[in-house]
Amino acid sequence: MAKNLVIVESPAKAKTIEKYLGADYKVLASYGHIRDLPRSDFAVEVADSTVALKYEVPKSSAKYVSAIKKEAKNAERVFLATDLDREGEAIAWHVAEVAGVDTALENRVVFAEITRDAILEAFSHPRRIDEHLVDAQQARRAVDRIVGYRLSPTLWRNVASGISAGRVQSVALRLITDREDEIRRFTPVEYWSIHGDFVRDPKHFAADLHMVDGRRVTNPKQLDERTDKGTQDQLLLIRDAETAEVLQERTRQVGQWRVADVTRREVKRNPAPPFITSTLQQEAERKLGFSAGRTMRVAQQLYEGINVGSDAVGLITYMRTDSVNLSDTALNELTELVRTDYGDRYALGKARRYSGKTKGAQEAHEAIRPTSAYRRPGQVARHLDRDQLALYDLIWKRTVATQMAAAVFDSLRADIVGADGSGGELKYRATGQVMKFDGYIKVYVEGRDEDDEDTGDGTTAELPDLNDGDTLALARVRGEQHFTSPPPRYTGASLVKVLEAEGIGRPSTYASIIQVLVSREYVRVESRRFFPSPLGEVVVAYLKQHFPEIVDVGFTATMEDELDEIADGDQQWEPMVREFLTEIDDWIAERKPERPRIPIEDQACPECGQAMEKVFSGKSRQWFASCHRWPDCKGTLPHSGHAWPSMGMRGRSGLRSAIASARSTC
DNA sequence: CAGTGAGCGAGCTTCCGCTTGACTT
Repeated sequence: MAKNLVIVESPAKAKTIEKYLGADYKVLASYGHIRDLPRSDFAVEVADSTVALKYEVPKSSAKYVSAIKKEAKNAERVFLATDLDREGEAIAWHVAEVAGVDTALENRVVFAEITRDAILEAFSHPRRIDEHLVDAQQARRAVDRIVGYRLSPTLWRNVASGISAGRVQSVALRLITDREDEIRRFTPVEYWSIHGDFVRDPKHFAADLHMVDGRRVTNPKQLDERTDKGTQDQLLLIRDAETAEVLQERTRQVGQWRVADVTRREVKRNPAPPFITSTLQQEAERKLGFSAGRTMRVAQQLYEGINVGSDAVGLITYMRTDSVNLSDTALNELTELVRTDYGDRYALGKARRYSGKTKGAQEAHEAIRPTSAYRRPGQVARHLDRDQLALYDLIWKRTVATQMAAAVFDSLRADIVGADGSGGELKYRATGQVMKFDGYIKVYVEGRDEDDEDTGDGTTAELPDLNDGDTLALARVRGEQHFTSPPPRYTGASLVKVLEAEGIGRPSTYASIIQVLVSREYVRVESRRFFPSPLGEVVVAYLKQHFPEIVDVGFTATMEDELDEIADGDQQWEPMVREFLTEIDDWIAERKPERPRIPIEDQACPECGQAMEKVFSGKSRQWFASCHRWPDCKGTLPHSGHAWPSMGMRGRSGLRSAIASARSTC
């Protein structure tokens, strides 16, 4: 009988840790949270100065809880080794409560990586449960319950029965409908670029018209970004074919072209950081066409273990993480692998470490990496199915690349200047970049989204050797017509990227957020792009009109600031939650949200001839036209079109003001 | 196919975040 009991969240982790700790320890998994607010009840009970959250053990957790209780009774000591983040601290506390473990004891153990050293080190320094951190989690849980369970019923009354609103899902939906609005409003703008074909025997090379009479040639997007008049006047936008033709003609009239301002530079490019959940989902969608859900399913299989030879072995580290950190063990192994597989030129003298913390990151785990770099994709291929191999290959390459030398490019930039004979000056610019050393690119290059800024670093055109003062001839010149394009609709990958940047949602929820929007029929997915449904657009318009604070993309960040204060012991969770609930209930009482109805200008009621208005039907989930005298007159007509007038914002007090008033009262 | 859709009504719906199976196809 083991003397000590250890609780972790994941069964795969339990197995590994048990191996490291030896025979005196039994390790059980909680399988995530073991208690939660019941679904069927609001369960946030507010008295004068206290807030009670009515937790219960859901059926699905009962068997894990009873196993933990049973073992805890017999154990000499119980260690709570759940994840080191806010949710993990709360799980530890719930386990202690349910299993009757004394929270005054130093029984809380945390580690950020599953390596033997890290775990043994952690067990030599147990601490007490951090009550402030637990309080912060309870506040988070309560705020989410309040938003979801107070706003959703107003939607049932006013839009359609059974639908939902939430701190995360409603902002995600808002991003999608805002983008759709942008696309509808968008009108393409024409512009031209001019390209010269210059001769440097025996080669031809291309250069772009860069400056005309001291004004830099630009495009509509760049022009928009320069809002001040001064710099705008220094820019030249070629708006139409006539202007383009004039510039081509001026180009042809130049007698002699002279090379000036040749700049040669060596450019180094570094590999992308190791995978975290969000970047893995993005890259798997870009390169493999996997949805976020599919990526996570396959990653889970790789994590839990595959029969490689004799025993099941986890091929990757934990897949729900927001940390780019790699353990020292992993770094050493990677360095060694790069040296033996690719040679000294590709190896780093000193490990490359990444620290990029994103908003709200809690960094409870390592980055997603192969558990051993020596399990090369080719060697494990026969044990994996197609999806598993594709994803493992991606993770392996990305990870190995992080410990390889930078790629080196020779970049050359040259201006080619000519006078057109009537006092004007034209300047063409040629840029070329040639890879001198591939470095990490030998193994892996990160994919790109179509909406990424074009940094131009993909240029590979090789230029002849140009030097200041060289004279050149022009072979020909041509104009190219362009039109600006609207921003692209979100994909799962690009949506998750924005959500993560705003601190909205967590690695364990990115895939399910998308699932919620689809299953509520707020959006539909076509060739991986999100299109909002009429229902989705009405829900957002309604929430923007009546609860703008909640669908503000900054709401979560504001909440997180408050939670940090609670975690630091600078604020109490109960007044915060109580004030927030009061504020939401006041909003509902004062603002009296109603079913959306919009006057129609040019339609008359078929029954009585009076004015009509657009009304959204919750049953058919589309707009129809109704007599404005309803219910006195029952005249209706079908109504096509989706346009929704823009809504004024009501101000942005939100949680911040709830918190502010909470502070002033205590 | 033509025509409804909102409201009444009984009672139901709903959040986010942490973990895997137990199902079916």
